[in-house]
Amino acid sequence: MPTAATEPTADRPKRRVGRPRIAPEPGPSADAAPRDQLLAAAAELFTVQGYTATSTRAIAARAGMRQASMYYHFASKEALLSSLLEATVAPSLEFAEWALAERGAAAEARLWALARIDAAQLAGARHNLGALYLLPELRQEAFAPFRGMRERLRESYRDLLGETAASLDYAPGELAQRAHLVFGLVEGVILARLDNRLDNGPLADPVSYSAGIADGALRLAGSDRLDAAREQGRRLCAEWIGRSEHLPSAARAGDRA
Amino acid sequence: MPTAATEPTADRPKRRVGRPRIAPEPGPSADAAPRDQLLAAAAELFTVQGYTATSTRAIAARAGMRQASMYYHFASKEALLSSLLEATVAPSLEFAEWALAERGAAAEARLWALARIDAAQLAGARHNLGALYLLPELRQEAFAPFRGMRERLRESYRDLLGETAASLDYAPGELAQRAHLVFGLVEGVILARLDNRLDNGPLADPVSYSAGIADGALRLAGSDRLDAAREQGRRLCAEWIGRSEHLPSAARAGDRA
DNA sequence: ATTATCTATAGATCTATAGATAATGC
DNA sequence: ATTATCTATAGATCTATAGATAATGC
Repeated sequence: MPTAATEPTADRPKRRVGRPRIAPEPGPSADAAPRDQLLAAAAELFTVQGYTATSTRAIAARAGMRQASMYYHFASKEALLSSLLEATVAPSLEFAEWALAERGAAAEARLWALARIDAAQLAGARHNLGALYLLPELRQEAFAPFRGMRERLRESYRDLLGETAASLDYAPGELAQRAHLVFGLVEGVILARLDNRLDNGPLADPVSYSAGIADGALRLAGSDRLDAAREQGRRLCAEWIGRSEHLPSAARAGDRA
Repeated sequence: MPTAATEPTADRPKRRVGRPRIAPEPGPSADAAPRDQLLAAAAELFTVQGYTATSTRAIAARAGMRQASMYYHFASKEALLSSLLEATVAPSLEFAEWALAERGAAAEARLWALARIDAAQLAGARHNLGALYLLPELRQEAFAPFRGMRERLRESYRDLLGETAASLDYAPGELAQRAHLVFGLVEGVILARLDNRLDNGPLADPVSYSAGIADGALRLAGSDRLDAAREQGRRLCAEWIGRSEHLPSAARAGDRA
């Protein structure tokens, strides 16, 4: 059983193993895990200054440690970026896989809900990490897992679209094309954030904004059942958000406002 | 009148004023203006390697000159980027201003045509320069002219959308929101190019791809006159392309395939 | 004389590794 | 003993400026 001397209290924060820092990060994130402090620092700096323009020294400083100490937690600057990017797609991908399996609900409603969840994540996340999707560096092998996840997300859009009533009327090859349009519409959020504010912060009202995107997705699909799909889609979203509140997750970035 | 000795021929290329280059660029672009050689080199390298990751030395080398010589033509690396970016929006903006004034045609047709021209430019340009729109560096003052042009282009979309019959049914504030969706749909092309090919080259068939985008734009608008608008929109595009063939311009990047 | 290049360089970075050190854990 | 930091540094850049130079133009 821990002795009173090693028990952390409000006055005397938990003492950590290892050599102490010279200039610890002040403020509320002071007792977050070092790894998370580095990720938060990198998210901020990569989106504000750009990936290549951000030095490992600057990341470490903002996390309250020296440049070289960063390498105890991440093997390289690339590893840091990988980790951030995968965390942005993961929640949408989880939802997509759940939605694909929910055969009880109409495909239109599930497509609406996927667009709504995915767009809200892009619109409401603290930093516009989606802007990093366009980095040429992502072609490197180190980012293959991230690219794979994104690819699976696009396929989910296509599969849901292929189950809608409207898709029966598509010409050959049109399914893939329309799926691209829907995917592009959702990711257009990334560019909207750039235009909206110089500081690239979250959009004012991510939830209603993303509902507009989801409506647009069904219009692009050619569906004529928008009102019914929206209503059922909202229920699916609520169900998912209720579930994920039990397990702590980044899944609700845009829904936490 | 020029003497025979200074007259350029196929065998003996035109001799230039100034100290000769040590390692001139071989190939067909050898006698392009140095400024254009630098722009072409930068477009290639910025899109393939990234802006910050591309050194002025690499740009100059690809253009066939030494690093320092670049500064005779451009004041800075930023000036080079500015010049490239402005050249990508300029043609779409010219078309938008022409289309806004063509009151004889239906607003739906003009909106279709604008989306079609703009998307084809993004889809068909040799390099995916649109990916550079997300660079954090663009917040700097040097890029204010470019940001202004892009802003005017978005306003043109909104104004055309506001003239459509469907817009009469929009709720207050919905016009701006739908305009954002349409703009986002078109710019989604930039992300589609990333996914489509690792080398980030032009999409396979930019003209028909961009017609699909333009159809999507009218669906997002809520217009029920798609077939008529598409037909008239095509005529507007053809008229504009015919015009611009008289003056050499970058306006038809996606239409030259 | 003008133009368009060249060479050389100042001064300031940057990433990742090696090895030392100051805590806690047992 | 283990953990998480520190200091120091190798080795390789990078942008922009100063001033020299090799062409053509007149």
